[in-house]
Amino acid sequence: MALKPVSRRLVPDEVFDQILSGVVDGELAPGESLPSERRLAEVLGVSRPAVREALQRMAQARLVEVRHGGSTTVREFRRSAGLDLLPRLLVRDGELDLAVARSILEARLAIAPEVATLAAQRGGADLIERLDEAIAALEADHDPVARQRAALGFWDHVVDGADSVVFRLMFNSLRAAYEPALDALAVLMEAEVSQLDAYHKVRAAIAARDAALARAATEQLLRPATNSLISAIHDLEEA
Amino acid sequence: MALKPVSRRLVPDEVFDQILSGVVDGELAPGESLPSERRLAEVLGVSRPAVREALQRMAQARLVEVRHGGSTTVREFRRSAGLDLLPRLLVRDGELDLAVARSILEARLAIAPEVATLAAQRGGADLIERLDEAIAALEADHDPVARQRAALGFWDHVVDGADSVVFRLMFNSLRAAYEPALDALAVLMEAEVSQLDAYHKVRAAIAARDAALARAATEQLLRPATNSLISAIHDLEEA
DNA sequence: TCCAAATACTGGTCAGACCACTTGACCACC
DNA sequence: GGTGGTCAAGTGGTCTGACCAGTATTTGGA
Repeated sequence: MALKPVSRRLVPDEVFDQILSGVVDGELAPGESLPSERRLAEVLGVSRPAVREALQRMAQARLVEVRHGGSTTVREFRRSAGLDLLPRLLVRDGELDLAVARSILEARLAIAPEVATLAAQRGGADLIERLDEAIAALEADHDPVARQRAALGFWDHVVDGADSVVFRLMFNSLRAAYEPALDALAVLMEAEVSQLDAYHKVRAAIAARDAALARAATEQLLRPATNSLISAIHDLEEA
Repeated sequence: MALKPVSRRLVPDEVFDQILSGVVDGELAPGESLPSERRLAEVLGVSRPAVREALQRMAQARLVEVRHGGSTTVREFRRSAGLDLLPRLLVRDGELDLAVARSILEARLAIAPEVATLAAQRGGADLIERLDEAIAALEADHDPVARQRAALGFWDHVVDGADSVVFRLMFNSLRAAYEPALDALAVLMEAEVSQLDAYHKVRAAIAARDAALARAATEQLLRPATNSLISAIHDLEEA
């Protein structure tokens, strides 16, 4: 049997999630005022500090605006929220949001080649070593989920090699969106992580410090799965 | 005289910033344990709820890990933090971090053409209208800062046209990093926002639904300022 | 009619208490 | 020499209730 840690939901987390859902799912319209902290605490049956903690986290995510003395209002999250909201948008009521998934695939295909380009220009010998290790792990693992993790490790090192704070943080955010759904997605992405020769080509291009080739090889690696998944999503959206 | 709102720093914000600085500036090493909430409250001279609120926000940003019953430990923020940390990394002790600025310029140059491509494929007639309005604002404004805002508005609409959640959220995060420093950066970016014909070309390519042309025009618009600023940064880093 | 003071909200902060959990030490048992 | 039980100390989790500090609204004069 597969044991996993029991999850004890904390009170402020629960409150946060409820308000977040209200905002993201549109039950709370932008500009609308939330009930006061005291009222929320009463309605939810929790203490005011718990409500307050949740609201402050909502404010940090730029989903609501808290004004001392005034009421807390809902912001237009599409215009204000940061990339860290992505995990919550990708899975909605336990289901994948297809439009969001498509968007992630597009962004991945657009950005990864740029990152590989930078890595080819800037990476050192240690980067190549780590890429080799990652590819070895990819070859060794046969479980689809484990291979996904190995592939993530490969890109992790490529991102390191690119020496770009922005791409690093983007990768972290995208990874945070991808990993919770990894189990479900592993089978869909299996075709990609099986293309070991394609990974080798990316590695070789980076090792040769050939930026253009690194870009091309990366696109070649990602394009097939991206295209087939996006067209599959398109078909699903039709139906 | 130019009056500006007095900033009333809230207690939990202040605590949050102090701990954040400790983590980001490396005073607190990854894996290190923070003092207990009670101890922090005592040392900082604030109440425990205030400390707690700050720590929970740190945890939400994936900068620390809070374990019930155990101690709160510092995470390796470069590997875990999301794109929303960017504003804090860009300005450090009131100074621009040049490596971060370079990274932003690179990412912008890499991503904007992709976004313009998507906008050309998906944008509707209303998008063109809004782009025209934005360009008109760009032509009307002569104050450098106002022109920067107008340019941001232009790209805002392009991102809308791309109809991509991921790029939308990325734009929001990047904008959140850029806007606080906008006053300081306006003069550096002035050359770019003066290229009105280049903006017109991007708009025309999107209106013509010519994806390849939109990509090229966008790159042509962004490349000059990007290159000159990056080389300027390079020179500064040498010195 | 208009403006300013009073008032009734809102969020901001604090103190102190108690619960729940983890850790580590100690100890009895096999 | 392990195994598991017990306990105490320290940690985060949560609540209550109070008061401070702003904002919005009402109200009562001028």
